[in-house]
Amino acid sequence: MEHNAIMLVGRINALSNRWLTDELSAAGLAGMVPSHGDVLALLFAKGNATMHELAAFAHRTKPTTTVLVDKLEKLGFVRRKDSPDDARSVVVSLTPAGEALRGKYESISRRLVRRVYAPLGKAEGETFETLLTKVLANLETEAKSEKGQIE
Amino acid sequence: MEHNAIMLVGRINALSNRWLTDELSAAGLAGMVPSHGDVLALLFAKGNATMHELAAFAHRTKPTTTVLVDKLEKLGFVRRKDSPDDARSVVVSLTPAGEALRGKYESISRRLVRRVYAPLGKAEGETFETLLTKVLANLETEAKSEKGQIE
DNA sequence: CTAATTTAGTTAGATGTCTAATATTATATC
DNA sequence: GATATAATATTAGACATCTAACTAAATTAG
Repeated sequence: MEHNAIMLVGRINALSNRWLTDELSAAGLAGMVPSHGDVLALLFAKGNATMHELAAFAHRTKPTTTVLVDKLEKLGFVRRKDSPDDARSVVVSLTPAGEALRGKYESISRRLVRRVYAPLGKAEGETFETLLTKVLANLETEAKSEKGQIE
Repeated sequence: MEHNAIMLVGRINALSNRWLTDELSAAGLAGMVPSHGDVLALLFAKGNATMHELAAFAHRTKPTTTVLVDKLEKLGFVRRKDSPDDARSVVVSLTPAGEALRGKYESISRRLVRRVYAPLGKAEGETFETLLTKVLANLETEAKSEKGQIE
């Protein structure tokens, strides 16, 4: 056992993100980053979402989400609207141009998945997900319990 | 198969890095980040290294490595010296204060490894490393071949 | 030997992300 | 019902990282 899983995870993450960013650029979406894709993913799935929901889904802080949505709005892919239910809330939704990205988004996603899973057989792929899930679940539990101790 | 390995890898990486940063802070090393640990790791192993070697080892660009070493130098943990062999080169080495970090570095590393591998049995840990290695090797090969096409 | 190219390192500028602080509105407590 | 607390979002400021451009020195080609 080499105990180098952490380094491997870091490198896989870095290469995946770089590939994604390059693909976005090649698809005419220069300036977009993987996090923008996470924001779009929730909008594709739900139609619209509050900043809070987007932040939780993308695993980013609220300030970061503000910036992400600012850019998508400036690029014309989403729009903000004050929530009718809660005057504090902002509802983000796709514009037609944003909706039109769905195909590109799905194509790039599928190709990334293929790329990552390519060297693994079917059973290996399943095992890979199972082990990653176990490790992540444990880290999240630990993180939560430590945070709890402080409060 | 859920094909969510990429998300899982990203989250594990994020939580590992956050834990590391918090531990460094708790160990009185506020302001240091995991990359500084990578720089120190090579110095602990080799005694000294050029900027180029440090950048390659830490998987960071040269400008980033300049900044990393700037900070470690300012904190008093490393020093720069012009190389006697090559006037372009800078040799970075540990100060006594830097050398004294070795224990803390190893303790934090060990605890992170324990944390990540905790939910896995021995065989699972081996499998985990094997699968991560396969996936990374493939991504690196692909990345290299694509880069080759451009040049 | 000179000129062109490559290599080592830094500087400059941009960007994605974070934490802390702020404004505004909703909810809970007394 | 007034006041305190919590929640939503943004702004401000910091920082790690990147790419591009630069300087200086070594190497290679002619």
